[in-house]
Amino acid sequence: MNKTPSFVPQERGPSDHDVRTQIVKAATEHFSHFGYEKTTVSDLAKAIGFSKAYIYKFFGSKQAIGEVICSDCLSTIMTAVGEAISDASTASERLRRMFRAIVKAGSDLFFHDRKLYDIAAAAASGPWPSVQAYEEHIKQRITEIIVEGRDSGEFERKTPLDETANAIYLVMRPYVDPLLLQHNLDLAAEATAQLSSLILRSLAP
Amino acid sequence: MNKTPSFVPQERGPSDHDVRTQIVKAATEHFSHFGYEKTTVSDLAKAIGFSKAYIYKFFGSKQAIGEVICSDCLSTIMTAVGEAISDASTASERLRRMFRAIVKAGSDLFFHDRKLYDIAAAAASGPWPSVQAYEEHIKQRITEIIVEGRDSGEFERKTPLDETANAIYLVMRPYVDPLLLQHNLDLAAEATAQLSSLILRSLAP
DNA sequence: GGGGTGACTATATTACGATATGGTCACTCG
DNA sequence: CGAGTGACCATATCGTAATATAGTCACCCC
Repeated sequence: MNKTPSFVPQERGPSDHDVRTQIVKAATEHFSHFGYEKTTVSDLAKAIGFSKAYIYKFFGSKQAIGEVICSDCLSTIMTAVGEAISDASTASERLRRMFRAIVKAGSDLFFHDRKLYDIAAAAASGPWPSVQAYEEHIKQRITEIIVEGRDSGEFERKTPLDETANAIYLVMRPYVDPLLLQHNLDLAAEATAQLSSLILRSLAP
Repeated sequence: MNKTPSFVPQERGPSDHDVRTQIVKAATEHFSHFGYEKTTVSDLAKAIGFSKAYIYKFFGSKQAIGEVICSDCLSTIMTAVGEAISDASTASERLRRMFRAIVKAGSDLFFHDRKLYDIAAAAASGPWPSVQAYEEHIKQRITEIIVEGRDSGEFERKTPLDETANAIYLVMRPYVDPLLLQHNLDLAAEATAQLSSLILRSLAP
C-alpha cells in the first residue's frame, strides 16, 4: 500500500522499464546498507550486472536515483500518517494523531534506518523536489483536517483557511523536516503533545 | 546598557582583573573579525602582550573565552528585546513585539556580524551554558507576558502556566535558537507574523 | 535503431606526512 | 608567593599527491 507514486523526480529514458526497477531496488539496498555517499554508481551497476553508463540512460544523475529512494521513504511516512489518522473520530483527535505519527515515523527512520534518514536530510537541505512535495502533502492534510473541523463546528471559522493551515504547518515544521528534526529529537515527544494542545487551543471557536 | 552579566560561564583565577578584561576585549575583536576557529589562543596572547600560558590562568579553555563573547552577544539581544517590548500597551502587543525583536536581532547578527553569529550557532549546538541561560531568559520573559495578560483578562487562565509558556517557547524556538534560525531565515519574516497570531489565538480567553 | 559498453575527463575524495593549535607543567624572577 | 613563561605533548588541521567517482561520448553489436 506504499506504492503511492507521489513525489516524482525528473527521469530519463522509459519510465516503466525492468532495468529501471532493478536500479531502484539495488539502490534501495545499497543506500540503506552503506549510505548514499558510500555507494557509487558503479556499485549499483555491478549489482545489476550492467555498465555504469547504462544507468545514465535511466537517471540523469546519482541524485535523481537518491530522489526516488527518498520519495519512497517519504511516501511510506505519508502512508503511515494516513493510517494513523484514519480512524480518529474528531478533527482534533486527527490533528493530534497526525502530529504524533509524523514525529514517530521520522524518529523511527532516524533510529532504525539511519542511512536512509541521512538521504532525507540531505534532500531537505537541497532542497530536492521530493521534500518540497512531501511538505505540500502535509500542508494539504492539515488543510483537510481544518476544513473538516470547521464543518463539524469543532474549529473557529474567522481566520483565513490558508493562514491557519500555514501557521500550523510552521509549528510542526521543526519536527517534520528531517533536517530540523535532527536537532529536536530529544524534545520531540513532549513537544508534540504540548504543541498539539496549543494548536487546538488556537483553533477553538 | 548591555553590561548585563547575565550568562556567566565557569572561570578560573580572579573574576575581576585587568588582564581578564584585556583578553575579552582582544577576543571580541579577533573573533568578530577573523572568526572563532581562525583565531588562535596565541593570537590573543600576542595581542595583549602576554604568553599563551598566562591566558589559561584566567580561562579554562578557548571555549570558555568564546562563551563570554557569546554571552555578551546574547545579552545584547536580550537588551534589544527588552527595549522593544517596553512601551507596548497590551500583553498581546508585547508578545508580538518580542517575537519580532528576537528574529530581527538574530537576523541582524547573522547578516551583519556573521562571525559572531557562528559562535552563537556553535554555542547552541554544544550546547554551551550561555545558550541554555539565554533560552531560560526568553522563557522567563514569555512567562511574564502571559502572567500579565492573564491578570489583565486578555488571556485565558485554564491551561497551566508552565505548559503555556513552554509551548509558546517551542513555537518560537526555531527562530530563537541560532542553530535553527539559520535554516529558517527565509521564512522568518512571515513566520513571526503568522505564528504570533496563532499563539495569540491560542491564548484567547 | 535501440540495448549496451569501454575509454575518457574533470572534479571530488582519500591518505598521510608536515605543520599548527589547544592545553599543561615545571620553572623562573622579582 | 604570585605574576608570568618556554618547552613540551597529544591531537587537530592543512597541503598535496594519488586515487576514486560522477558523468559523457563515440562507438559496438544484434
